[in-house]
Amino acid sequence: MPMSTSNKLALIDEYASIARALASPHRMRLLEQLAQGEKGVDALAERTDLTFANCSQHLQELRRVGLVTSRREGKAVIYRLTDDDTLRLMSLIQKIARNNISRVDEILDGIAGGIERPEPVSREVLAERLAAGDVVLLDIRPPEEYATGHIPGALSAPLEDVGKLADSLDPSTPIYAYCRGPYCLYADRAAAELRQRGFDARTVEGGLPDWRADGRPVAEGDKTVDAVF
Amino acid sequence: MPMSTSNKLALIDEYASIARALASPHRMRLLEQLAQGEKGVDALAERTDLTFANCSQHLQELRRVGLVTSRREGKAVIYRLTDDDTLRLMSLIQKIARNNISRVDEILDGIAGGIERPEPVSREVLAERLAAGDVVLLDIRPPEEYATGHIPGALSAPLEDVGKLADSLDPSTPIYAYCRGPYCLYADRAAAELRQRGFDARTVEGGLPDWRADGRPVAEGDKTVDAVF
DNA sequence: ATATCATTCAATAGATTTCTTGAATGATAG
DNA sequence: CTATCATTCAAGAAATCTATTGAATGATAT
Repeated sequence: MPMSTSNKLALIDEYASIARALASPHRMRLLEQLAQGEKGVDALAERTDLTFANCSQHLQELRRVGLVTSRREGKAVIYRLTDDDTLRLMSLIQKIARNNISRVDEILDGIAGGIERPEPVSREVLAERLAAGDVVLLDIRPPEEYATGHIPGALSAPLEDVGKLADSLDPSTPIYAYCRGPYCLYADRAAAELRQRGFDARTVEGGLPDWRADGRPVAEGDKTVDAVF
Repeated sequence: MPMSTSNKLALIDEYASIARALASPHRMRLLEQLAQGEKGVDALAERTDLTFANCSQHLQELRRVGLVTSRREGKAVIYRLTDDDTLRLMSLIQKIARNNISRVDEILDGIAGGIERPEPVSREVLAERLAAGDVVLLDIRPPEEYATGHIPGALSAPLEDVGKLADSLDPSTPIYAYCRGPYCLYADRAAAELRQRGFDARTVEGGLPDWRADGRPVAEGDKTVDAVF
């Protein structure tokens, strides 16, 4: 009973097909959008600047390899990430890119504005510090997304309000910032601005979808920063 | 200070480039070979049926995105996986393929010969059962690879010897089988054969490289099955 | 049934990737 | 220094992937 080489090669073809589905900036952007929550084809087409037909074809490519699934809701077709593994795949690729591709580091350095850029904080550490209460956590996404779901204890701090918010924060308390996930730069940008103002500000590894994927609690509601101070 | 869209798109391009590097069966096979240990270009070209020049170009593509690194040793250039993240990426893709692509299931069912195919055992569970001593662990790779490094307590059981070996095993003791890693089917094949003979045989999730990546101990030497029985 | 809306399908032109070929480079041995 | 070996580079043809267009489908409302 020889090990069938053709079987093995057929399997490897299938594995490669998953990577191929990710190997397009457009499809990466679609996944990034879906990481924030399920969406219809038209919303995705608009947010990624694709035509309907093109967007639909990219989504079908992603569905073909099982990274996303879809369901029909009336006339609309709603797509969503199949499971947390899709998210893990995106996060892992981002991590490898940050570690190994110098161009990525340059881009992130550019965002940091020349200030030292500390490593992101793990979600595990974040959870500990939150429990201990010795850290301020900022959710940098737009208020609508914050209202839909956020890390318990996080303050809503949309990027454009971070500067203003800084005046009311204690410079001796560390600040952690998060946003959507692997492909979102809001948190990097906010942390960079806060560090320039002298705060001890760092980003959190991953974003809200990763936090959720860990099985950690998510809060809802539109509590604003103002309600806290 | 607006969030620069072009920065973000540039980052996503880089992320996609990592996926693109994996999006070729030839490069997947190269990574699979490298998961077993570092190798020179000529050895890789031979094992993957590529011409030197073509193999070299594929390896450079992998190096460009940081999945592999190389060093010169005399006239030869030796390639190896950059770090465990590369391995994790391969394992994750394989897992997604097994869960989501029906064609992959068909291929694996074909290998299992119609017998029920249980889920792989996690490496964590394997470690517990090994410590408890109530399981037999088989290393299905060729003896040379076993000699280079294997899970402590594993018996060397090359695929062609598994049938013979079965006669000397106790049918009441569970059997776990492992081989190289995500893209290797030796263990699947061996477990299928043992199950057909009535054993409680399962594969281990991942292979030796994954075990090593977990930081677990690895033994060397050429202790054979015969030396144990 | 007909009209309308959202999505998908199908075909084709355009862009990118891949493989092959042969020459160029870098290191070693004589 | 020259010859040799392993690898890399460079250019073009072939194969594959992508975006666009317009028609087809499926669900809903009138």
